[in-house]
Formats: sequence, C-alpha cells, structure tokens
Amino acid sequence: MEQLVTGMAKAYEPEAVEPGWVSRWDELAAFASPELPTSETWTAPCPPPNVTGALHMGHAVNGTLQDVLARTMRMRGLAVRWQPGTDHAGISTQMVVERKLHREEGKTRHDLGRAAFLERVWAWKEDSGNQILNQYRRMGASLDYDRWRFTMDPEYSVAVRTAFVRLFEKGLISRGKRMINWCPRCLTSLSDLEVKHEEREGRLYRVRYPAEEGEGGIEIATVRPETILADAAVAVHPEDPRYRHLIGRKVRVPLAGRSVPVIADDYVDPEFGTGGLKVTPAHDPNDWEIGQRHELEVLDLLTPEGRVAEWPGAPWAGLERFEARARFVEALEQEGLLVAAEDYTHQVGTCERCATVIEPRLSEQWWVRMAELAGPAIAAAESGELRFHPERWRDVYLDWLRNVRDWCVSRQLWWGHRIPVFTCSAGHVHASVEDLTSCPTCGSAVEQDPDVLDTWFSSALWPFATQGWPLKTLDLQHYFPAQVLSTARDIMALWVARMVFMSLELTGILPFRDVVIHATILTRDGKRMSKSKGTGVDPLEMMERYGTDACRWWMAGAGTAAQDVNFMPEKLESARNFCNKIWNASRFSIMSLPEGEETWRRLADLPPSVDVMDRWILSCLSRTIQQVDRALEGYQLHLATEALQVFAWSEFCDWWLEAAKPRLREGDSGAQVTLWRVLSDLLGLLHPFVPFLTEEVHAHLVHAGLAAPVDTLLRTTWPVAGLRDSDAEEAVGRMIEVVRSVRTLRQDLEIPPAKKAERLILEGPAQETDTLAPLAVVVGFLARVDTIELQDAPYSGKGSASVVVRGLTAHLPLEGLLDLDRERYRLAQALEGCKSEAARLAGQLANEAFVSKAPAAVVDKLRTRSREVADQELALQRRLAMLEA
RNA sequence: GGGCGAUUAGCUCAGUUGGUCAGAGCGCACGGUUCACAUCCGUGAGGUCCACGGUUCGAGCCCGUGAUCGCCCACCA
Repeated sequence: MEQLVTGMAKAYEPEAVEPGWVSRWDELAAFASPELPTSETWTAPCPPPNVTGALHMGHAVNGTLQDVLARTMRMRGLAVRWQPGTDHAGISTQMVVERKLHREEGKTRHDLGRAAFLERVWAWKEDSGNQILNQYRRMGASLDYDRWRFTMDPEYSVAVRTAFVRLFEKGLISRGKRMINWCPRCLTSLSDLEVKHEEREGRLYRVRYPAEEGEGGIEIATVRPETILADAAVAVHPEDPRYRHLIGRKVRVPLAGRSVPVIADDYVDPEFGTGGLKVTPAHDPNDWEIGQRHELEVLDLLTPEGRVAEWPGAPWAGLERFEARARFVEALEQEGLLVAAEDYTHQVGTCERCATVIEPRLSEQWWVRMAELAGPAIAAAESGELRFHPERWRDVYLDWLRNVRDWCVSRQLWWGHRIPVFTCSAGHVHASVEDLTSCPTCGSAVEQDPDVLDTWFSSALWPFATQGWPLKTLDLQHYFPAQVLSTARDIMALWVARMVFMSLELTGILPFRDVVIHATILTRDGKRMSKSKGTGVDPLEMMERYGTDACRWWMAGAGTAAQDVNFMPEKLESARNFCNKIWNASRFSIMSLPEGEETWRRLADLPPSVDVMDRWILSCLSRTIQQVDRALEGYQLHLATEALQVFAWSEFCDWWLEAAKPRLREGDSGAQVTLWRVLSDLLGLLHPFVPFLTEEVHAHLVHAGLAAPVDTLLRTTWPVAGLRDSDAEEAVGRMIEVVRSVRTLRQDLEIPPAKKAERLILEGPAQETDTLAPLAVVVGFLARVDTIELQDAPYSGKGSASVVVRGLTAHLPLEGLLDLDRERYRLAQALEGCKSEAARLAGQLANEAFVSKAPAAVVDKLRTRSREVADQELALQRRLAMLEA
C-alpha cells in the first residue's frame, strides 16, 4: 500500500536509479561552468588520466574526493569548474600500442613508419579516451564534460610550443650532450624520475690492471667488467698511501691492448673494494664527471640497443651487454687478470615502463635548467602560499625541488609533442610556435627536431593550458588559478612540482592553493594493486555490484588522507547498507508527511517545534553541519562521512524517528515540520557523497509536494547550521541513558521484548525528574512501558528490579516475578563498580599536585562526577537494604 | 645511504590543541514477524593503545631509544 503511495521501492536499487541520473544531469547541463560567472568561482583541475586504458581504483578515489568538493561548492552557490581531460602519456601509450601491434600483427612501429603508426595511436586514444569519459560519467563525476581537453589538442599544442619557445628564448631550455638514462628497449632517454631503482643480485669483480712498464699494477673493483674496453683511466684517492706512487703512471687495460693513466680524484672511496676505480666516462655518470675533470677520452662501447659496438680488434661486437659481461669475465679469467668475484647486491636503475636495466649513456638531449625555475616554486611552499594536505607532503615537495637536477625533456619517441625546434643546413637553430619551412636567418631549408617532449612537460601546463593560455581568455581570467589540486602521492615531483614552477614561470601565478594527497587503495593484504599481477580491482565492477553511491561513500570515508587503506568488498556492503538505510528513512518520512501540492510551502511557514526531541535533533543537525563543513575545509572527508553516519543512522533513525512515530501517526505538526527540515538538510548534506540516491529521493519529495520543484539538488542550497540547544541535548542524552538502562535491565531479566511493562518508576531529585518529565512518553514508548511515574520520594515497592542511572533510579515492578538473589547480585555488582570508581576519583582528588595544577574545569568535572557516584552508591545501598527488609 | 608513514578490540580502521573507566563498522554471542528498512532492530562480550625509558599532577596523544611492516628519495664502483 505504502509502496503505491510513495512510489518508492522497498529497498534502494542503484541499477534502476543511476543511469537515469547520468543522462538527466547531462540534459540539465548541471555540471557546466558559466563562461561569465556571476558569483565567486571554484576550480579544480582533474588530473588527466593516461589514455592507456580504463580508470582504476586511484582514479575512483580521487574522482570521488574532488566530486564531493565540487558538488558542495556548487550547492554553496559558487561557479564551479572541475576541468576534465586526458593525457597523451607519451611513452606509456606508445608502448601499449606497440605491444598491441606486435601481438595482433606481428609488426613493429618501424614497419608502419611514423605517420601510419601515429594514426594507430590516435585511434587507440579515441577508444581509451571515450571509455574514460564514460566511466567518469558512470561514477557521477560532476566534471564539466563539454570542456574535455586532451594534452595533444591543437590549442593545447600551441600552449606546449609556446611554453617551450619562451623557455628556450630565455635560455632555460638548451641542447646539450650529457649523461642520461637510456632505456635500451624503449630506445629513448628518460628523466631521473622515470627510473626506478631496484635491488638486484650481481657480482663484484676484482680485476688486475698491470703496470705498463715494470712490475706491479693495480686492482680495481667493478660490477660491469664488460665496459673495461671503454676505460679511460684508473682513479685512486689522492691521499691513498697504497697507490700514491702510481699516480701519473700508466696501467694496461685488460683485453684492450692499450694503456690508461692512473689519476687521483676525491670521488674515490679508499674503503670501497680495492680503492681503485676504473673510469669509464661513457657508461657511468660519476665516471663521466671524473672524465670531465681530467679531460679523459670518452669511448662509447655500446650501441643504443645495449650491444657491444664494432670495436677495433675485439671479437665481441654485437653481443648483448649482459652476455658480453659473462664473456668478458671468461676472457679475464683466461688472461689471469680476474682476481676475485663475490656476490654483491646493489641498486640498479630500471625503466619505469618496461623494467629494462637503464644504461647511463652520453647523449645529445634537450634540457630544462632547473636552478632558476625551482626557486619561486620553493618560495611558494615555504611562505605557506601553497598548502599541502596532509602537511608533511610539503617537505617531500621541497626536498625534491631543493635537490633537483636539470630536466631532460627530449624523448626518442614518436607519440608526443614534437620538439618545436628547427635547424637549417647552415646550423641556425630556431624554436618556433608555428612550423617553419625555411630558416628565418638564412632562408635555407629547415628540419624539425625528430624527438618529442617528455609527456610531463605538457601535463605541467594543465591548469592554465586548459583555460586557453597563452591567449588571455575569459576562462583564464575567471577560472585560473584553481583552488585545489587533488592527486596521488607518487606524482608529487613528476607532476605537482612541475605544474607549480611552470605556472610561476609562464603565468606568474601559483596554479592552485591547496594540494591534496588522497589515500592509496591497496589490496586486502596491503599490497599495491597491480594490473600485471591481476590484483587490481575494477571500480566499475564494484559499482555494478554494490551501487555507485556505496562505492563513493566508502571511498570518501576510506582512511585518513594519504593513509593507505586496504580494500575489501565487505566494506562496500556496509556502505550499501547505509545507502539503503537512507533510502528507507526517506521512504518512511515521505509516508509520514502530508501530501499535496506545495505542501513544502506550508511546512516551511510553520514555526519551529518546541518539543524537546525536535529541538534535540535539530541541534544534532546543526552540529553535524558544522562537522561536515569543517571536515571539507580540511579535506578530511572521512570525518564528514563519520559525522553524517552517526547523525543519520543513530541519532535520526534510531532515536528521533523511533521516538517520533506516535506523534507522526497522529499528524503532529511539530513532528512533521521537524522531520521535513531534517530530511531536507540531510539530503543536501549527503548529496555530494551519494548523489544518485539523494537525487532520486529528492525527486520523490518534489513529486509529493514536499520540496520546491528544483530539478537537481545541485541547485538547492547547502544547509546552514543553526544554534545548538544544549538544554535539549542534555535532556535527551539523559533520556537515552535511561532507556538503554531499562532495555539492558529487561534483557538481563529475560523479559520478552514484546511484553510491555506496566509501570516504570523514575525516582530522583526534582531537578532531575523535571528535565525528564517532557520525555516520559518517549521513555515509555522506547522502553516499552505503559506508564512512567516520576517522583522524588524514595520508591519502596519491593518486587521490582532497579537500576541507577545519571542521578535517577529506575524501578521496574515485576509482580512477584523478581528473582531476589539475582537482583541482589545485580545491585551488588553495580555497587562494586561505583565503589571502585569512587575510590579512584577520591585518590585523584586527594592528589594535591593534581588539584593545584590541573585546570579548574577539569577538577570541577571530577568533583561533580564524584558527587554523582556517591549519590549512586547511596541509592544502590538503599535499594539493597530495601530488598532485605 | 637519507627521509617518511604505520603499529589501538578477532578483522579493517577512527581518535581533533595531552584531561582521567579507549571509539566505530564488520565479525562474534544472546534476543527480536512493534505496519521505513532482516541491506533491519535491541542487548552484550572483547583492548597491559608494539616494547623500554623520559617529560608531566596527568600520556594512545609529547620527547628519546629499539623492534616489526610498508613507502619515497639517492650517480658510490
């Protein structure tokens, strides 16, 4: 019957509700940000996912966090722009497409050629990008979808090239031959941040380098004997007495048929190995620097693929580097120059994308000079202008920037922003936003640099390039800088820091004020989710199984910010139950309220109820609004969900609604207006977290005439906290304790829940019973007692069970059913408890130091409690005595 | 090598500026067909807050040392 009245299903059915709202929001353009905002604006650049596949748990968590903020800000009346889009993700995407090409057609990108291969990547990007967009919509993310951007959109490319040209012209970008991280598989350079250090088991070899003339020589220690051929020197510490006589003399390089000098350099640690270091400038960053200092020859032994190059007089050409290592060791052994080999675990740099061991390699690349750029970005964080949540990430950010080295931004890839540098045959170099066909200096033909930019070079421009920069657009004027950037912790340096220094350099403005680092979702056993290990959880699948709102609710409440949180589906069950609870409470509320067109107006005009329960729940509501506001301000969403859950489930459903049932049945207008107010505000507060559920309920309210006909909660207003009512909170708090005590008593006495007791006598001083008087009916209803009698005279009825609570004694007459022994035992137990607490309090209060040093309020509190306990003790003793009489 | 985080009930986690019997959800036990909800309601059991030391009238919280787990950064062969 009720089902027909309200039109609401008995349980919340997400699958029946969600698709409708996805398209409804779209129709309403509910997420669009006005081009000409008439109110304060709020912007958050949504970190653009890589177009390498689908969204994962991290995106879902971050999406939820930002969406909660964005929806709240909308309800507060701000013009919100939550900027969506995707990142071309250079090396990652190129690899994914290359793999696919290899798997499906057995071809490499070179088989297709640059242009045809790029077409494939664009096609892939189209698919992946659409998938991501649809997934965000499914999540209910209130992104401004019409403003979807891709980091290789034509306008975005202009921004990238402009940024490059400006930095180039300022001398902050230049070309140079330096040591870089080279991936022999991807065949490209990598920035330091794209190199992962892994512990690998290797061997440390000791090799003898004989003196060129005469006896002796020197032993060195190395993990890379295959690079011996390219040695340019042997270095020792200048103070090392063992080798001082060798400095300046020459030693023969094993297998190489040449000699190199022994040089002295502070870099060498005399304690390590033999104290002798072979110097191979082309294959080790440190060696290269030593080489620079001593003007050593640079011999490059390896090809880009990591194989031994053609080498005069050496038979190893073409050997893969690790195979070459084995062969070199054999050869050294045969020559009798291998002194020792021991197991040795050490850190090895590997390619973040393909795990291939990185080859330090001397190479001509484009570099961004970091010294000047880092300064302002450091200052912004130091001054507190740029804030981090949680704060400790500030140190991580600062630490990186303070030690940052120049940034290698060129990549030997095809997929990405081609470096806008044109060189003519005469060697004139020009960086240009527009493509050049001839040299501006001499008019001869030009060629564009074949390399592309590090993908992070373009993502570093995201907050302003998406708003039209370098043009001075209205978007830029109104929606830049942003308020918040929320992201995962692992791209703090890779992305966050780079956005900051790029923005400060190119626009002069800090791109956002708050950096929020969200929680990382781990597997059930606390491991990182990994696609390759198959331990990843698909958020979409979870959304289908438990409902999108349930997933969002859990994610918003999951862990403290930046605290890892283990994922387990049971948690989603709780969240789903919460959604269902809200649904049913709403359903019941709608059933309990009058119907009819514009009923909401009549309710809104009613004066607030004076009933103490009503005052109480409104006071709780105010407290909750304050808690939620404060939680959101500090980006601590778990505090908000916790507060909301306590309020909605425990205070509103378990206590207020239960207590209000009789009044609602009678059509009491005070109860009605209170219910209506609480429900309306609660839906508003919950909406940012569980948008589908709340919109659906709101639509039902509108339908029943219980809410103004507003299409979406996003266009209603965010609840405002009223005043707290401490009298009501005190009175109802007492009532709750009494009811609980009576329930416990009933349970202890095994009184069937269905059986109503006839009387409950509440005995206590008038001031205590007075506060409870207005709640007597409620106590009776909730404790299942017919009549409640309040009195200050001691109750002397014999056959009743009693419990002392908060200055009152509750007596439940049992008509001769009372088990006297049991009752005595119960009372004695309670008395014990009182006595031990009284003793503890007395001890505390007898402590001079405590009484004199602790704040008065704390001492007073104890004194009050002490008196209460004493009263309780008296009451219990009296009761016991009465039983004996 | 440097830095950071975590350690609280069987499990997963909260715990605001130190304030006096430590909280939630799940699980567990017991009891419930009260006409919103069994995705529910009620009651209960369960914790030397990792260890040791220190500061304090008072420490889960502050300081020190150590242990275990995890993460980040780093050009020592």
